[in-house]
Amino acid sequence: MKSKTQRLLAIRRLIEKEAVANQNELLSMLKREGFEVTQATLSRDLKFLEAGKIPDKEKGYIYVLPRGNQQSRQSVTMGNFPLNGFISIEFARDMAVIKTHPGYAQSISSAIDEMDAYEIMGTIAGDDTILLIPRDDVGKEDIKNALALLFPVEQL
Amino acid sequence: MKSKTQRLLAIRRLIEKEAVANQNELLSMLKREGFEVTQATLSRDLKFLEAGKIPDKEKGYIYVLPRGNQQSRQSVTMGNFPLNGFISIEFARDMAVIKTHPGYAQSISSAIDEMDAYEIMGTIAGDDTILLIPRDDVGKEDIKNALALLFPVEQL
DNA sequence: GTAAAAATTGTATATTTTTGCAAAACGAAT
DNA sequence: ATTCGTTTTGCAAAAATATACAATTTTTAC
Repeated sequence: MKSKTQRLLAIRRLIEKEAVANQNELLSMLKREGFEVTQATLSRDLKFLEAGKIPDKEKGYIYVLPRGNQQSRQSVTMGNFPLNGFISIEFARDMAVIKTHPGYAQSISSAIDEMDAYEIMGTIAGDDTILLIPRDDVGKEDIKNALALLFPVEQL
Repeated sequence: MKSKTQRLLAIRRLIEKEAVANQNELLSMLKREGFEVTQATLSRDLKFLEAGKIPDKEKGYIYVLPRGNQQSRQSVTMGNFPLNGFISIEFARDMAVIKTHPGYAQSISSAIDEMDAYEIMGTIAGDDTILLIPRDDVGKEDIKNALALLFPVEQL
């Protein structure tokens, strides 16, 4: 069985990409990916993710994620995108270490925190280094995808 | 019996101010104000208003209005608030006439349109004058409340 | 290790929301 | 006023969602 974290990530991905109209639909989608759960669990997961259900022209109603939690291309952060000062990112011990130009770590760290990405549990910043702590079971690619909202993809 | 428009406005107001957890709760609130409807009608009203239901720390779930449709204090328009160029607003024939400094009418009119306030059906702008057409049954105060998001209250 | 505490989930059920359908209300046009 | 078309609404049932409870698994503290 896959982990809860993975399931939550899958739910987020599905809600963002496809238009999910209800929990049964989500249930089928997840089953297709190998997640075996019941509707009750989805109800709880959606509450945990703070997903809301809103009217939609095409499908009647669909689930949506709250702003900061969302990976939309037209993100709120688009205004100050791309962030500069970023140098590199590397992974070790299931964590990410981001190097920045001197003095940039604090501000970039704030920006990352503010995206409020589910994958990222938190960050700690010094002067030119940020330690990023991912949630359990979150992979490098997940982190990079999340950060792609803030940095040009080529840099990642 | 009160009109549908009035009911929709009341629903909007209630959803914004109080935290409405479900349709039965809304039903009671409305009854207290003299609206006699069934829960089924509320379901339709909420869909019409594009109100969504999202998780909430305190009450479990609450209804919310979409951005542009909302009268929140921390509105999206806060950034360019207050709009300048505004001179006065007067009402006639159930419509509003807004006077602006020369050349400002178009931009202010756009800003009003973009709020996408339910009360306001639309606007037409010349060079220094805007004609604002409210929906039926919408009163002066309703319009002023809506516009309060864009202009300093003292000016209204 | 083991015991206690906390978290996760399924089952079954309660609650809540949506909707098909028919009736009533409303409007426009004659 | 009568008719025709549209909109609004209630009713009742279906559909969808949330949750109390108990069982199970996981974590924590010793």
